Amino acid sequence: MPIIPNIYQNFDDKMRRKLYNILSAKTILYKANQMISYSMGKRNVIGIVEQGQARMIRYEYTGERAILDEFNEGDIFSDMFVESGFSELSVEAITNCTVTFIDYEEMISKAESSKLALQFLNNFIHVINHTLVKRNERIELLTTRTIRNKLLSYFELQAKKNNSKTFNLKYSYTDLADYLAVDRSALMRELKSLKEEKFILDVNKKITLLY
Amino acid sequence: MPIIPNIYQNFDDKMRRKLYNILSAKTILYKANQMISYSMGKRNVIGIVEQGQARMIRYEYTGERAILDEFNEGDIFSDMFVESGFSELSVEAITNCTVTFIDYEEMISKAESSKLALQFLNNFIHVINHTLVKRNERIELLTTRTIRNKLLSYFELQAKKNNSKTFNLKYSYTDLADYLAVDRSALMRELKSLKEEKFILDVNKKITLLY
DNA sequence: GCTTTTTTGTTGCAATTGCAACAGACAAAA
DNA sequence: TTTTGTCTGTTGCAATTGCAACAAAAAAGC
Repeated sequence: MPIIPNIYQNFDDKMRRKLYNILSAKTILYKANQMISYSMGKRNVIGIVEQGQARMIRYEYTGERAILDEFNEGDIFSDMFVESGFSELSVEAITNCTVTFIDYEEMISKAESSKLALQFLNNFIHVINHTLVKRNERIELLTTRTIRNKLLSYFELQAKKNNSKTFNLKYSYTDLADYLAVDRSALMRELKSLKEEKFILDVNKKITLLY
Repeated sequence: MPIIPNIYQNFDDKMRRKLYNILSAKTILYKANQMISYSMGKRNVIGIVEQGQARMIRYEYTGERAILDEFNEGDIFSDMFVESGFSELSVEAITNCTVTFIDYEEMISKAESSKLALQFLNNFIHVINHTLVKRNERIELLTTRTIRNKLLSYFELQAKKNNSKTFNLKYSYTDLADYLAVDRSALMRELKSLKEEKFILDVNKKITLLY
């Protein structure tokens, strides 16, 4: 099981402050449900979630919603990662959030002259790599063709991450449906079958795989 | 429109050879349809497609297939992506391929002592960033809920990339169905409706958006 | 505490999608 | 050139999924 990389690996508070000074980083607080956006003119910016949780969401004109990604403490996001898509995306705070913004080119160029910045760049690469791995998992999920398979795949992934056949669902079923890009009622129906056919146990959001 | 970053930006042949020497890179030739795999023991490895095309594919025990990603010249992939999910993935050469393998940790650690390695690392970051953008597009595609929307989204993306309402499909419809993770006959049916309802023109694989 | 909002759980019905099967077109290989 | 294999295009039918609507439960806000 791969270790989840930390953007602040080997950084204490003092080093972090120094680094943020070198990179002219800005830290901003967002309230729950607030939209997170930040711009340094035309420059590419990276957001680091220091505290709290956020999500990348697409709203359809129909009111339909898709949860594209979730960001927890230590996760990074960037408008660079989404710039050329075909729909309007937004990043929203789920809980109160602290987000630090760093200029991308600044981070790279400073790495040549500052040991601290280079160390941070190394951490950044590990984190972005891990981000890519997560995206891949997401694509694997979404390319399964039935709700049943999406559910089972999602559950298996959670079980794997939790190193146990039992785990707690972090999503509401409403959100899970948007995450798996399926209709909620259809998801509930499939969940019911999975329980009836003894594939899983579901004791209010605590899932156990029975196979 | 973003410039597609090149992993060899500012590298001439001589520099490239020197770099590969520093990083102990290995270049391997694969025949069309061959499976691409390589291992440096337990270390994480990055593959760079030098020539040709390859794909990441999942085969279901049912014989069902999903195309997860396509790699062209200059694209990178990693065993980290392949091994993390819940299903067996493989990378396959579509055409004859030359692939260079680099040790991930080696690439990062050498950047501290070698200017050349640092320059390469910078290029790598730009490329992986771009990879992330592509993955995001893919996720956006897959989170649309009908075949019609998947098709239109895919077409719009191609049109955007081609800077024109008209473009040539690079996939066969069989492959496109596996790429969009839907049934081929259902895709053909939907395509037919789109033509009949004058949303698109399709003159053998040359698509024109009519809206 | 009480009120309001969100989530869960369910269902009938309609629409979409997948499956299976086949014929013809096209491309690759022998 | 003939053969072989893959891709396109199509259809009937069955299965799955989405939609709409509602009640009950739970959570959040006051």
